[in-house]
Amino acid sequence: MDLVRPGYLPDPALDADAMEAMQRDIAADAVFADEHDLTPSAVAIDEPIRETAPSQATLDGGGPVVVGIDQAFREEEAVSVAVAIRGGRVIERAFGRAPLEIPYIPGLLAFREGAAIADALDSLTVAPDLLVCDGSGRIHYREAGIATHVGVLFDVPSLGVAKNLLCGTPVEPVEDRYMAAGERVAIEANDRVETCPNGTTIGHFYQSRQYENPERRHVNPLVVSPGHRVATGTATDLVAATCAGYKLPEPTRVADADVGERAREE
DNA sequence: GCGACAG
DNA sequence: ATCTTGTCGC
Repeated sequence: MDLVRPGYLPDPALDADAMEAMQRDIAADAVFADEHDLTPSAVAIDEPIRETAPSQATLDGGGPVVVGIDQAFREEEAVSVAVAIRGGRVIERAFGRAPLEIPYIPGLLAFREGAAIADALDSLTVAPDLLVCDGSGRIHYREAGIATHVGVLFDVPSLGVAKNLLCGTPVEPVEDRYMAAGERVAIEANDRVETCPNGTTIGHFYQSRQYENPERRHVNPLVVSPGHRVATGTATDLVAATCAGYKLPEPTRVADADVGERAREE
């Protein structure tokens, strides 16, 4: 697919100030509202995907293409995989790679892993209708997490699914309170989000899976946030639709497994 | 100086 | 993210 904003290619050689300046520009270009033709039912995946190898199904029709993206790391490079899914089946898989030049710095994740993602998406032939990224989107100090960065870079609808909260505050404490499967709690901007007023809804905690007995064992909720061209509530609706019994939505779960074994070989 | 901290 | 086996719970 094509880079719509080449100037936003994440360059690890930039200094921190330039990276932050770019993120402010990206946030200004990002659209945190629905600008797509997706519906939860059109992207729904109800069976766990077992066959991760791309297979051209006989009748996968012309439904929307959801692409799951994830990274893994080796000594000196980041490996990325983009798994394209349509009708609950993998139709294409693209790999990418990039040298690891900077350490992980909270808030600047895209400059460490973004080049590998761009490399993977560059070789993807199908046109994605939605990118599901590993990490945050609008839940970010400058509202420009990796999901937003990648979405704006290619001008494609995107959202982020993270396992931990980077910044922002849930409207009601999620700790120690039992969240049943399907529940969501809005996350609002706080002082650590410097580009929008406190209280702005920037994402959700979403409980994709939960155990019966809250006393002994519990699953942590996912942290979902819009990346680009998707509204907050819609982002969570779409993630909910692509979950098939596991904690992670199928696109990221499959990408996770794929990139793991790819990084381990050669 | 102290806390906060996606992957 | 990554280094790693068994183990507790449903």
